[in-house]
Amino acid sequence: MSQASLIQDLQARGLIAQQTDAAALEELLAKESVTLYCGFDPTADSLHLGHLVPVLVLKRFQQAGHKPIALVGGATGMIGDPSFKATERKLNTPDVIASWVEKIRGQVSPFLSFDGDNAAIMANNYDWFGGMGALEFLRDIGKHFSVNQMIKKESVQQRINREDQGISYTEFSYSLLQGYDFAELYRRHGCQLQIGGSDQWGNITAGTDLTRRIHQQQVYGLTLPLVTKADGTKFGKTEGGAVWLDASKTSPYAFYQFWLNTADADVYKFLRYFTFLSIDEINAIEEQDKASGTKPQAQRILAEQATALVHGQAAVDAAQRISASLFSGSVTDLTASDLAQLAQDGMPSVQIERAQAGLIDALVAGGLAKSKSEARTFIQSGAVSINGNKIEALDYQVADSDRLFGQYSLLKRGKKNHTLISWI
RNA sequence: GGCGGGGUUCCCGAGCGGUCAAAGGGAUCAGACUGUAAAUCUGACGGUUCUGCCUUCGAAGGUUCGAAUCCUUCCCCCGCCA
Repeated sequence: MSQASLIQDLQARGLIAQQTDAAALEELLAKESVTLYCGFDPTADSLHLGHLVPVLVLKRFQQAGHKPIALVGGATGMIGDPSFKATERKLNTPDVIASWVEKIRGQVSPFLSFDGDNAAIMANNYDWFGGMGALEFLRDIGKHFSVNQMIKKESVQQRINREDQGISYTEFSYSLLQGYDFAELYRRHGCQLQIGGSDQWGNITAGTDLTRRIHQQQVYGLTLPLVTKADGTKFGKTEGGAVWLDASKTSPYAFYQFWLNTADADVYKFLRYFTFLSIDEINAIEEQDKASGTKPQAQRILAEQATALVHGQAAVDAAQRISASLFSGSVTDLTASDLAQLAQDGMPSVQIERAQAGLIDALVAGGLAKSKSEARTFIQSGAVSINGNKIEALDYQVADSDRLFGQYSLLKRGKKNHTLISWI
């Protein structure tokens, strides 16, 4: 509750990568309710896990009494941020971007409170860039930036130095837009702090510099660490690609499973990043796990907490019902209503006509194999089972004895991929 | 606009007239082991009606018995110089 502890808490969680003038910022945050912002560019129709850290940090600030602004980049999304990106990006059409802006706006708002003295604000930088002309931009904003300085930024060096890649003027200009956002949010809302991923450092300092030049006002930046995994692979990816916050793109069950599969080496860090459990609670979990000598509890706790934050407690319950059915106990113990509930809970499922009983086709139809030959490979390597019985015949036809209650078959590929088939 | 270098299967990258569905690495997937971990080992990794056939090496044509490899035109990317 006490505002003085916010920065300390963030530090203890490992959530601070860089800050401009740390001492002054800490003093400011302790003294008053500070308005801060974080930008989200519409680069897809949903946010993904990488965005979750800054979203939650906005929430942490709000809980500490500060006033968060979630800025959706209706304008910056049209340009594309080149920071640490290896290649120039394809531009999306204005229509598409506008629809993504709406989706992202809807995804961020549930995390924030829009009531009270420190009610959150949703902003869109298209509001101030949409009507701005090129001359205005060049004279009022561009004049404050030194190309010499911009070129030296680490975030664009990769693009400038690389043999086979360049950077367009469009993307090179990106940081001017983001820099102006900060100045404009200061002017409109008295915003004094911008947060973002550590890849945003260059853009954030562009904003603090510009605000100083335009408004003669000292404002602050704070970056969050990039989420990394101990094994060096990219965080937030699964077999199906990115883990999205949109339940229709990544089901709550898959979301829950993602967290449950966190490596031991990462799980306590992720508890600090992705939950609101206190540092003391997290340390206690870690100690218990170490002392127990058995399977750690941290993954389950992380999965419960993170899934509840994004999808709500009901989704956690459903995900746990599915998980319990699939990973502990036997499918054959389930009742007909249990099976119906699984489909209801959002377990991957598919309807197939009884006449189409070939196992290979069922694997493809159920999304467990991308092609028939992949399906064959899986069967041959012993990766496929129906209701828990391993099938090794390539030409296997699903029989009535494989249909629980005459209707359901649980198809499994590998250890963790299941599809419930209901025969029609 | 001039000169030079490139575009290869998810990514990087070899191939430079037949032995190429295309080396090697990464990523991914599966099997064993396990805790629905990690590490390790093994295997798969364009499609298919599968000892064959089909589609793929920026695009379209052409040369050839035969092309990712040669030629022509076009598109795109990069660097240097304007």
